[in-house]
Amino acid sequence: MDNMGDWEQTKNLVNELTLGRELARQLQIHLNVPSSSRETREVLVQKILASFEKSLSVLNLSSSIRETNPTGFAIGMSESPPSLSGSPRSEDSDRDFKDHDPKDGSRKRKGTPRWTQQVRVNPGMGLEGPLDDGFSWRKYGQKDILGAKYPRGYYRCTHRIVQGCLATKQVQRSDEDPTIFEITYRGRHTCNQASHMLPPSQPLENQEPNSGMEQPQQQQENQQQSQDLLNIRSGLKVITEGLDSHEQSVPPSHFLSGSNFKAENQVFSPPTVDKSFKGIYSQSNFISPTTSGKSYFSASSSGMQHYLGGNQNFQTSEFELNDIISAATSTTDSPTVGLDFPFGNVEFDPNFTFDNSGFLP
DNA sequence: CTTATTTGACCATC
DNA sequence: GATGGTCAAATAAG
Repeated sequence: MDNMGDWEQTKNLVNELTLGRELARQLQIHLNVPSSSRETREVLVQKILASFEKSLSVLNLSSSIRETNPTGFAIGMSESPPSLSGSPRSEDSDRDFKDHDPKDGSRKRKGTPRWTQQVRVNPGMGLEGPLDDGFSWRKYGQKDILGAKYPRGYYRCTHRIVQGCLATKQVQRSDEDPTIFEITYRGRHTCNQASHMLPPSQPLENQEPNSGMEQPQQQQENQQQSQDLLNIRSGLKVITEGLDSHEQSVPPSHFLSGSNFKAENQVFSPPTVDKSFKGIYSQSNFISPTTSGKSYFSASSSGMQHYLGGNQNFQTSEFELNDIISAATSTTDSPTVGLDFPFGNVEFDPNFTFDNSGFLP
């Protein structure tokens, strides 16, 4: 890390940590008070986590990006309205991440958050790796990419028409290593499709029944939760790298996906493993000292509590901004949960370990 | 039948 | 104009 000597950063850091400590204390108190509801505790936990995340982000950002203030949440700016079914015909193009657009700097950036993951099918486990992230995707296109040996598949959320869920993903098979798939996610799920995979024991409390409007981004927490849920699959090695073409951006915490892969001549038939696992994962900002660029993660089929050490320097202004905005919006919408961080919905394993060495190849 | 995939055409951006 | 991304009709699958 550089020593920018930023008192601002330091101050933020201290503030966040102090806040986190205070929250932890509150939580401690609440734990001892039987009358305290589980909800309250949960909120506190979330806040604490958010605080940690913020702190870590401050640390990560302090060296490179200092104009994006990690605490500047309440920026008033809305994303492009996702408009339910009748989507016109252009919603994409976040590839123009021109932060500095010369003229009309108002808002050229409707970009949706985007992040890429490389999923590797473990050769030993058989190629029929169940690549399923718990969401249902519908393929809507396939394209031969220049320089790529295999075509790229385009998927979108099945519930797009019904619920206006704008999440999409692209699946690109690696030319050299056909066992590696590069999956690029875009946007968040705003659908409730997790309901069929989540046990009803935990109703999502933080969503208000809004009155008759389609709301693009209010269920962020749920999505993240469910997307966190989907993270692990058996027999796969996931290489998460927060990256974008130009800058690095790191998503919340997601993993593989793909209901089934059909690349060119190859068909992966997924045996459809049960989606009802309820692992607890941990995710945090963590920079591995050795693997600076990527971090590997292999998920074992049974034990689902491994930690993925991803370099979470979410520096892409695009991504961060949007996500923060989204989070802020959703927070405003649902006062029940003070989730105000893009990565706010991570769950930490009580036996929280940063033990990377356990599953590194 | 309904629903998902395939595939060429169309569109936007570089 | 080349490339990537999406649409939508045709087709396949359940």
